[in-house]
Amino acid sequence: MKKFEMPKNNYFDTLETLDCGQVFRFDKTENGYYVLSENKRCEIVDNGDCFQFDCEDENFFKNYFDFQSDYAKIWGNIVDKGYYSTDNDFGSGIRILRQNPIETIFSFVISQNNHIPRIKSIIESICKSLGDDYGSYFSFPNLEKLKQSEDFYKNLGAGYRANFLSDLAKNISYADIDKMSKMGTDELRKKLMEFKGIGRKVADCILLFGFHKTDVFPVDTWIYKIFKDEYPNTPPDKMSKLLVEKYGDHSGFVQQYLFYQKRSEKLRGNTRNRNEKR
DNA sequence: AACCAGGGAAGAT
DNA sequence: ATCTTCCATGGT
Repeated sequence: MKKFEMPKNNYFDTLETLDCGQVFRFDKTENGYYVLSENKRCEIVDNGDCFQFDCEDENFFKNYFDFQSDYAKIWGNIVDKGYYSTDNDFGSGIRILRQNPIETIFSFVISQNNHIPRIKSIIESICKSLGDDYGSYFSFPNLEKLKQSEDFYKNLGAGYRANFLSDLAKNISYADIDKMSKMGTDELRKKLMEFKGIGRKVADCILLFGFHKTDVFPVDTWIYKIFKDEYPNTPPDKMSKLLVEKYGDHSGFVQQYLFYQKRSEKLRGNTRNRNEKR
């Protein structure tokens, strides 16, 4: 098994990156976390001085974790514009992953109106039944394999999303993905939303996580709660547009940062409540 | 316009 | 312990 290491700084953290809602194929291991992408696996171990990445394809995962981008500079620009405070660097270890577009599209159609444990379980079932066996894990299946009936996806527990998934596999091609990769944000969003099951929010997640378009601000329930007082009587789609007008190319980073902060706040709250009961 | 379509975690009582 | 809410989209 090949390994590479990244020195510790404030601009990468495994849990912050994996647990902020952008990826679903990951879990804890004995010493750290593993993440799966396409047909590859990477385990990330915190060994004190640095993070150690165990994987067969170093270049793939350096790109996957967006290590070619300078996050010190990105967060610096965001601080300069007053969108981010250095008082609390909680969340500054988030990186916007560069995920496979097909995998991202299917994952986020499954994610709609759903919660993370079930999203993970549905995606894992798809990989187990259609992907290739790599011993300790299964690959994300290719489009040919994904062409299955609505009933197939129903039986995996996809619920009413089953027909979206079945339709998607039939109607999208790798040629479409090539074309999409060359489009700008607005044109690509429009194209994505032509598929059944992809509305504005899911499209924005795909734009950000599957195509690395950072001028999008996915408004989910957490983001909505954060901004509902600042933007009263504003539906999520409209709120998203206003937020992009404000944050521009930094939107995706600010969105992930605020999402993580809001959820951490909730988790800290739960811990406190548990302690109070004792 | 209001409701429905899985399902199960998480919140509320 | 059990009841209710939540989640994002498209169709009726």
